[in-house]
Amino acid sequence: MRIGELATKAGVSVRALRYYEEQRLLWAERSASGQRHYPDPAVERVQLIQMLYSAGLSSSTIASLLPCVDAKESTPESRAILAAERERIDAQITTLIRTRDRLDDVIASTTSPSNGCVVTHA
Amino acid sequence: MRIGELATKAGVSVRALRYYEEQRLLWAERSASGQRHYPDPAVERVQLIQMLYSAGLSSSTIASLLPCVDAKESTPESRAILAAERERIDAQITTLIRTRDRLDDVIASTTSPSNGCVVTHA
DNA sequence: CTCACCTCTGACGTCAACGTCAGGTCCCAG
DNA sequence: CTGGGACCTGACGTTGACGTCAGAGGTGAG
Repeated sequence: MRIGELATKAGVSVRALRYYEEQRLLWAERSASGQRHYPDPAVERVQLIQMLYSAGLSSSTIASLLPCVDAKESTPESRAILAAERERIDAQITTLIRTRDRLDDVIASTTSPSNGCVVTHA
Repeated sequence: MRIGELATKAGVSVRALRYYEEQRLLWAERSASGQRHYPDPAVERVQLIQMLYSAGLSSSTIASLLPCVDAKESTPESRAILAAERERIDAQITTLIRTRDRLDDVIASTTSPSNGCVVTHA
């Protein structure tokens, strides 16, 4: 498929796909005229990339982890990065849960202006 | 306390505190010479601000929520924002858990180069 | 063949939360 | 009273993941 179709299917922009290629996260066959052509599995790959980006990983970190996904092979360095990122995400989950609970406290303790209070839920 | 002490106690930079003030998230008394002086509870306030920033809230969103924390009073708009951000964080936790699990899969399926495989855990 | 739409390669723009530097003022221990 | 640190206000720099625009060429249904 061409870049526009991949962008639609994966839910990202065409620009983003070119950026991923620039960051060596994604490659494409080129037609004689230079147009990119992707295989079907590229959709899942892009979604994985997006997933990792949204978890706060940088391009270079993702680039160093994708070989583990592609070849199911790891070096000591890539294993260290994998473990470290996993822990980072775990810690992030923990603080997010705390933040959510804090917001819940605020929601619970908050009342409308000039409201009598103690309205347990609505 | 002065700005340097607050920065140390709250674990942020002096520049960040001035930025928070610029964003109307924080205020300070001023001495005759113009130096900022903060009360003790400012430490917790800054930590709350940091917590919200790290959960992905923007300055303006935080600014619109802090009155709920300060006055325990909410308008329909602020209640809507509170609820929306809570849901956003909740969704973010969900996808982070999925990402973490995905990384765990990669870690589990990954082997050292030229390793025999099937080592269930170590 | 044609025309609307897609794609190409640069290359500059954006945005938020600060970092950093300059030039000047303030505070206080010695 | 003095020196070195802390503080002040601008104001420009940074970073990453794209957005956007320009100018040129490719693609395919009718």
